[in-house]
Amino acid sequence: MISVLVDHIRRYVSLDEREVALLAEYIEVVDVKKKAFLLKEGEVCKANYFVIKGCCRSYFTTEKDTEHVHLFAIENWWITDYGSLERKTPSMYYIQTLEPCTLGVLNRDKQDELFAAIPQLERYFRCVLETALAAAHMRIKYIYSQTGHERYNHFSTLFPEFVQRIPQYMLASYLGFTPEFLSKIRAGKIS
Amino acid sequence: MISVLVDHIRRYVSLDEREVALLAEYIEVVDVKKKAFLLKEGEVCKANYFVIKGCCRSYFTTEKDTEHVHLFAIENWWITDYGSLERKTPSMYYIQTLEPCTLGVLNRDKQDELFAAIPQLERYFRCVLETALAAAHMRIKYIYSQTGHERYNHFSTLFPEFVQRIPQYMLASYLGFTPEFLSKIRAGKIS
DNA sequence: CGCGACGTTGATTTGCCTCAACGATTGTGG
DNA sequence: CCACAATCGTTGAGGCAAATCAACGTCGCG
Repeated sequence: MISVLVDHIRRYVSLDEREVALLAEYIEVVDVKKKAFLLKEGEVCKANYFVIKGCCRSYFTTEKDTEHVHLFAIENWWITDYGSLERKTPSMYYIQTLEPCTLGVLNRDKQDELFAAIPQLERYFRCVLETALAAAHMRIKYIYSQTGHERYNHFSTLFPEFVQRIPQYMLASYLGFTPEFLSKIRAGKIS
Repeated sequence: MISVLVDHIRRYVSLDEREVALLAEYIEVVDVKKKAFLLKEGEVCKANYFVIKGCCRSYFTTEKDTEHVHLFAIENWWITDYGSLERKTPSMYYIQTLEPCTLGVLNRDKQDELFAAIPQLERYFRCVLETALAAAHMRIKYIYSQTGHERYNHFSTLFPEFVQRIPQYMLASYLGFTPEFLSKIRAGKIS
């Protein structure tokens, strides 16, 4: 299963056989059941998680106990709280599996050693982060320039299979409105 | 002036004298007048810009010709469009100076060579990107969980000097509401 | 000086939320 | 394997935060 991750890394940098073996040694592959928590609010994030199979979400809550979905991660995405991971500060986020998952786990306390052994990984994660940052900026762009209705149309044409895969109330939260409103959009009751 | 950048890099990785000299060779330091464009919509972004002195913004426009401020960069921040820079695709953003600026310019076509010469820079930019990503995620968190009024209070207590430094209509745009609304908040006419 | 950019204020409109009530579906313990 | 609860989605009525539109004051600059 680690080969899925190796393939992903090789999209950005080259790895020889010795390095692949090292990776397999440092990255733990685990199966996790549905609705398990990889991180909870207040904890220090301990690892970066690569989704080999399944789907996760990151979310936070407000005083009023409303959940706000921050981002989703499906196959071939990394998910973590970089702020908490790097500064070892308590996180404001939850990270939770939405399906039974197979994950590649890179523990923070093994990370420096692994990067020293395979220096190309610095570049790989730089590329991963560039992509994630561009995605976050796109997200902000759409929040600022489109109505809820437009964001739903845009998202569901871009990722039709994803809309099937996750509960609607999480999609609504991710897009920045209420489940009731999403329901009305789908029923064609909005403009 | 390049010493400002060297100091910033040394917060994350170490550089010997030879490497500092190399940096000075690869990073061009330029003075740019107020309201100059470093990038325009439709262009491919050619460089990553480090703000040594001054202030820049990145923004985009919608069909209706309304500007939306995406982010600001002041001293010790890098600003670019990573999506456009790395994939060499046309950008959706403008990047513009708001004050007379001194900038460190890392041209994309020199970047690979520089990274090969000073491999620690891969790690440095990984750290810079982690910080930028955490900031973008915080931004999304506040957009989703706070009202406009709350975002203004939060921002102006966190960065009081910054509120003085930039036009109000840009701050309003950055915070996700209209200049009229900001004016009413400041006049105490909102709740 | 005069024009354009910027900020202010008030009246009106609207996108979306809140609340509440009710089907449908899922899942779990007896 | 069924019964019942909990979770999830739908629908409608009413309300509010913030947008839009329009008009006017002010400042800086060519």
